[in-house]
Amino acid sequence: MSKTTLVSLAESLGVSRQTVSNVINAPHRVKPETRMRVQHAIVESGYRPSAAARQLRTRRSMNFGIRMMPVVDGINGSILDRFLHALTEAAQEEGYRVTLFCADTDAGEIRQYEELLKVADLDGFVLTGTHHGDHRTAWLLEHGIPFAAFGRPWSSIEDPFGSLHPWVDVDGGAGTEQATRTLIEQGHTAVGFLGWPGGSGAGDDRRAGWARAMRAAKLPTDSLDIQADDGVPAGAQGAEQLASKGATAVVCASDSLALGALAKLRQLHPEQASPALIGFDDTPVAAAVGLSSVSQPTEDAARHIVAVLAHQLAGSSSPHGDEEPAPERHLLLPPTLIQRTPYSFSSST
Amino acid sequence: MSKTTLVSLAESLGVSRQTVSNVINAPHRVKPETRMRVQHAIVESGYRPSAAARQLRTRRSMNFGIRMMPVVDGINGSILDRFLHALTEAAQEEGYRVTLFCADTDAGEIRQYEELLKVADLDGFVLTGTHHGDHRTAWLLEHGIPFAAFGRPWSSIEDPFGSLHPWVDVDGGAGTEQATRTLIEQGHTAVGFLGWPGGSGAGDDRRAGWARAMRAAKLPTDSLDIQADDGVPAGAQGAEQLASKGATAVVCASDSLALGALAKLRQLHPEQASPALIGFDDTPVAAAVGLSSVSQPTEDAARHIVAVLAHQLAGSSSPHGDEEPAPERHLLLPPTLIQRTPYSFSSST
DNA sequence: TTGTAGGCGTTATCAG
DNA sequence: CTGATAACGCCTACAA
Repeated sequence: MSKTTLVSLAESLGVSRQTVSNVINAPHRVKPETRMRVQHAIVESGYRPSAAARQLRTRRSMNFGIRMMPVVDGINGSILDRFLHALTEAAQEEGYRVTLFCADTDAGEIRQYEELLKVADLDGFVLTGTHHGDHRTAWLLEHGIPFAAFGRPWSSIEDPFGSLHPWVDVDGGAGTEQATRTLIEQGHTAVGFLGWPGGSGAGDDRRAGWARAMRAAKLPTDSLDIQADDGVPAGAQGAEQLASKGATAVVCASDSLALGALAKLRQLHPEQASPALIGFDDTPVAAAVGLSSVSQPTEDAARHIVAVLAHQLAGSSSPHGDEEPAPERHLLLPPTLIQRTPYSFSSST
Repeated sequence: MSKTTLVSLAESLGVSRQTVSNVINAPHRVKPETRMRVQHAIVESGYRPSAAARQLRTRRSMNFGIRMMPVVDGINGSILDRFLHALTEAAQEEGYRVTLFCADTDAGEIRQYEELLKVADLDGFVLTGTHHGDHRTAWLLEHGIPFAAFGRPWSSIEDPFGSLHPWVDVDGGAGTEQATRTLIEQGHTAVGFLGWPGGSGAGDDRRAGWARAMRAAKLPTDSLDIQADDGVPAGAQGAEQLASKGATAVVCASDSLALGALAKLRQLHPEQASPALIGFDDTPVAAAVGLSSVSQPTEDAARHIVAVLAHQLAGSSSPHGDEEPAPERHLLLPPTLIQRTPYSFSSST
């Protein structure tokens, strides 16, 4: 019982291999009767076309590449899990496979593009963590390689005409804005922002959302804006500064910062069980300690990225087709504010 | 400037394509002089052999498959990130690529094996989360598919002769044993264990380590062994029970449980800043809240898995070879106890 | 509607 | 030590 191939199948059916191929790739050109017969034989035999042979002929691998970023902060990195899972799942459903690769730098990533395109004929790439002056998008555009980014183009350098390539992103600013508004509605008038130093696209975006909400409520923002490198200790320190400036509530650019802030605020105000504090990313940590957080629709983003990429690839090969409605090439998804109260640990038996 | 191939390269050098192929796959059979010349031309032109063509011919894809488990508990799942990264990196260094796939169940995973073997000629698989009566290992063994598992075979059902397949695992029992011993050395005589219900290989293993340490110190274990489903709330509840039984320190089977326990113990004993508590897995959460935890050498495990798998695959194709020393087929790695003190948040300026 | 011919880039086999 | 020839499994023409 060796492996079934197009030929072996055709022989055993008394048709030409071409007919079998047509049944698979262009069913409409085969007489219904024989089509049925062949299709039946296909499932019967468990036949599956060889990707290698197909790839050799068509120069398409039905394969996406995505880079594993070096693990930096496990807290924020852990949303990648969900993203990757959703991405793989969606790709699988569209008939694509996902190939992983590693690179330490963006330049290394570009080198991997070259390599993978040459040896594995990858059909496209999924980018994450786009930033100002991203060379990767420029390179891919320049070489005409299909790709989609999780993260919008943050500057006009790599994308002078705006939105040259498909991307999906989460509207971080809307998230912090909503978070801030919520705190204001709860009666806070001095809501501080604890974010990263300026220059990072996502960070500035989140800061802007906070500022918008404050302005809308005609509240002052002076000295309520703290810049800190990401991390728990920095969060604690930042929270202390904010407290000393009179802030009674804090919106953070990450759960790491928020976690530090949480501990510090509890220390400063042991009397109040749940400090007015909102993190970002809704990482498992936030859920674990009962921290409110802005949740990114990671899975939706992943699915849409696959949809865009797949559509792009399908479109270029089947020129006739207006079958599927084109998915948005640029999509800004709204995040969700997850409100929690820190665990009370009521002594339930 | 179209893509360089074996032929185009051979032509431009005035040799046969076979010679070029030999330079790549069997350098020793080519006269040093021409070999050098060809090698030079190869780097010069940036030529890379086509994986598809190679795969078609050799039936090997230089590709591993690994399943993305459905995301359950982000806390414990986040170590997967590190594992995956290390795995990909190691594979890349050995010339392999990593293909991701999804499955909701073990049966689904097996179905994917079949599919991926047929269409993509995957050379082998990496398994994670092995458990009692694992059908996956049985299937792979039965079909002679190369694979290596992160996790030992937990019962003799799927591996009646013991260790039929390569695996790498972390000695969880040694971890909890060390953790327990450490707490005993700190003066505790009633160290409780907060673990999962019996039946899971890893869980029982961790419990056994705690019991060993207690016995070795001639301390009683009665009513100090709590079984709780994984999760933060369950951890808090379990810690309460343990406290009521007189436990003064707790070793946990996971960071999730430990996190719940931490909060509960702090609530019960506000006076002591850092409860005697040790978690398991050293997840980012543990690091974030300053929780001591048993750390698994995930990266080492991943690297070794690749080494074993690659060796196995190379061995079967180059029968002459005693080049590389064979990596251990079964490896039990010792974990490390990471000792932390919960953040004090000293008001440093 | 179906069949035939050729080739995608490689490696294996077997002559020179 | 080198080169010609024949696959590997599939798809895209084109011919019947």
